Amino acid sequence: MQVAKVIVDVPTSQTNHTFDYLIPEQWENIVQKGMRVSVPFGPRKIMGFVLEVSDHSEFDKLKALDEVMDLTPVLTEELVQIGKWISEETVSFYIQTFQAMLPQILKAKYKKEIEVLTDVELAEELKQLFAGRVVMDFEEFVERNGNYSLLLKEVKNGHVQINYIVKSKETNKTKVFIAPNKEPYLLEEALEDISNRAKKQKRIIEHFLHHETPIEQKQLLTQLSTTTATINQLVEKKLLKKVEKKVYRDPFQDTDFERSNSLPLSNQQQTAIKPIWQAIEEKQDEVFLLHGVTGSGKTEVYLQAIERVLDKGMEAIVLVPEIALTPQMVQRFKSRFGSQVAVLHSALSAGEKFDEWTKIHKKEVNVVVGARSAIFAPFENIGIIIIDEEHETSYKQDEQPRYHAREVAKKRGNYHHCPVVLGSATPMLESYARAKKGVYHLLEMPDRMNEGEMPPVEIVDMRDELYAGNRSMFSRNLLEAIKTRIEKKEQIVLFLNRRGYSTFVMCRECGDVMKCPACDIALTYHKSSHQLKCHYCDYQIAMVKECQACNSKTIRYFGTGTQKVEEALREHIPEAKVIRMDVDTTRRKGSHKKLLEKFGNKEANILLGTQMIAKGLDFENVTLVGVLAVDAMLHLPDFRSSEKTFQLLTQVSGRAGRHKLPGEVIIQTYTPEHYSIQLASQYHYQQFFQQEMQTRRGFRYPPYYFLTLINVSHPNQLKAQEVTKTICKLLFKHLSDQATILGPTPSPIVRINNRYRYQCMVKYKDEPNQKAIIRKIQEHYYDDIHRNDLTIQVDFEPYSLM
DNA sequence: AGCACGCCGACT
DNA sequence: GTCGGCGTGCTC
Repeated sequence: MQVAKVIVDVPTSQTNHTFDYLIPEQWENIVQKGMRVSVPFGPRKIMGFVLEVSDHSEFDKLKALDEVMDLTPVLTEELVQIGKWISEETVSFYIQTFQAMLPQILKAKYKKEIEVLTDVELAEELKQLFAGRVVMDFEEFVERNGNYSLLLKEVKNGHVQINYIVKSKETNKTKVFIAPNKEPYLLEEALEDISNRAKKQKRIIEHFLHHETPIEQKQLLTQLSTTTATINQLVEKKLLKKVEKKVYRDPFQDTDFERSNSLPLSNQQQTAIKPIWQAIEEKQDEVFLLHGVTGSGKTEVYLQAIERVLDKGMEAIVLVPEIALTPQMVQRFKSRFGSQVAVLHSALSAGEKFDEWTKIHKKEVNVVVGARSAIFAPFENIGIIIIDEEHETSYKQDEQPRYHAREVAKKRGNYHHCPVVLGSATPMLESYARAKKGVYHLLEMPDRMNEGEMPPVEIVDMRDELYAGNRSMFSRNLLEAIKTRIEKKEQIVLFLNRRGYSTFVMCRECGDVMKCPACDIALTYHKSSHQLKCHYCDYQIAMVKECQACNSKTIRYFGTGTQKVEEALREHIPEAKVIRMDVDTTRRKGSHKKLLEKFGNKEANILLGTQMIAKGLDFENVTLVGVLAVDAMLHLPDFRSSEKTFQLLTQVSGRAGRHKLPGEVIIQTYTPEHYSIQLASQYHYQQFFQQEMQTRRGFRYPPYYFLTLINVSHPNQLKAQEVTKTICKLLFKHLSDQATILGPTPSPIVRINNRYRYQCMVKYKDEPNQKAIIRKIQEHYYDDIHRNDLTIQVDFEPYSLM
């Protein structure tokens, strides 16, 4: 007897353990760990993952599993192990983690249908509904207001049966290929026989006399400008045949990649890469922190480290922040490693993602470049894992399981005995501190390639501008600099962290600010659509003409968003062509790429955008970078705001003067004396690190202490607050007295989507019981969570306190 | 999650 | 006495 231990597709604490199923004889020795199966669960059927195959069970009333959904396991043994570990570390359910490790398309789809067994005695009402059919979708039954209790009765009577169907959404795209069906000499003979009037048919046969390889039907049609009708005739004559081939959707099929070879390494690159090579050779699971300024050539180090890995017949995973997975970046890997690379990122369709994943699964590639979830690439012989822009927040998933790709990378490196390389110009404080302590191997690349200097940064005090009577959003210096670049036909990148037109609108008469009815936040005015939008929920209304509170018509716009900047630019510099890039202009698939291409082709002078333009862009003609206002970011209620500001300013500055032309950076601010602005302007990472570490120590923040953030939300404010209070009390009671427990505190935004939000924060050094306590707390609130709309989110090492 | 089971009030 | 409402607990 063989028994499968299965994690079922029900994400609750009550079902967060394996269930045993008998493996039917025909599947013995076929069912393996890591496969998806369909199993009966109560009265229905659901999907599950096999975690183990055993020869016995403690349970005596075993049901047999219903179906095997995979031919080969979708999760390797290593991934099953890591999945368990992640679930425990993040206090998530096993099923959530396993789902997160796979492409969405492998998630099961459920269907319910009603089957008529005997229509002789069936109740008249149901007979009418079925109208002679044998099966009906349950959904249709509900839609047409079917009588449910009658249905149940008929099920009991055995007249009708409910079938539960588990399906996988995966599809394979096929293309039709045309191939010769006879030997060439036979084709030649046949050519003679074809009527002289059938010119097209003759030309097609001639084609195959020269090319024996199958050709895609679509291609053949355009090449010989003919139609399927003609081809079909030849197929009927058995001269040609149609072949269906499974193909992968290739998201890069329209792109040509020029092959590139390794570039000679500079001295500092060589110094950096040697220990990495050594770790590869000696199979050491060492973690490297590659601290290299922008433009120091980190990517080339990655590429050559990967080359070494591939030479040894091993595989490589490269993680890149979502936002930096630009065509430029992908291009570099594709052109070096060609078709050995799979690319995984969110811009791909679900089908494309599945195809890329399949290439990895079938070992048809040996390099993966991708965003966070690419860390789960099902490779089995990994030689190196690289995480570029290590400090990026997108490496942490912001929903369950809240895993950090860096931690998973270390775990996988450990399993495969391979190095993990973390690269950044501005490493996260935690990482740099670890490197200084010797936990990570620190590699420094302080110089730009080709003796390039970092562009000089000018800080403009916007208060002085105000004194001087300049009320516009551009300082005189910035405006002047922009105009000069445009005259010189050089390009400009302008950065502002806010989208929309104005950040809030207020009545001048009574001071009433337009707020979202569902959230505790001011509405943003979007001029293009003439709407007020909430950036936290999907609320939007047409712009109001008069104040809702006092009916006055004196409504004014405050705060500046990208739309307003765009408008101001048009006013001040009418000749400038501006491309605006923010969530609003890049929502459509491919528009991101299109806008960047346009800018690269110099179809615009100015690229204006939010966060998304801060990273990875490399345009040789950009010589000026302007940061319109950093203050909003600096004053966020977040202990990382200084660090984030420093990182952002450094990243943005790196966009200027990357090539022959010298660059310049202008930062506008109301707090020019702030150390993260001052030190970023001088590119003093070390000094920033020292200073920030002092602050963190003073406030007992990471890296000196670990953080746990518990977010509670409920439609009722009192309930949310009370639950949080109880949680704080429980933590206080069960954690050691070394831990600091803060709360209950209202979240920075108390209400989003009509839910009140409270939080509790734990600062600690070492609390081995913490996770068990939190599990207990979650189980304690099981009913409230399930039937009372309560949510409790736990975030270990949070990136955001919002 | 999704469903059965069982206890209770309101009705034929 | 029976129907259907919802609260409770289980699913190998």
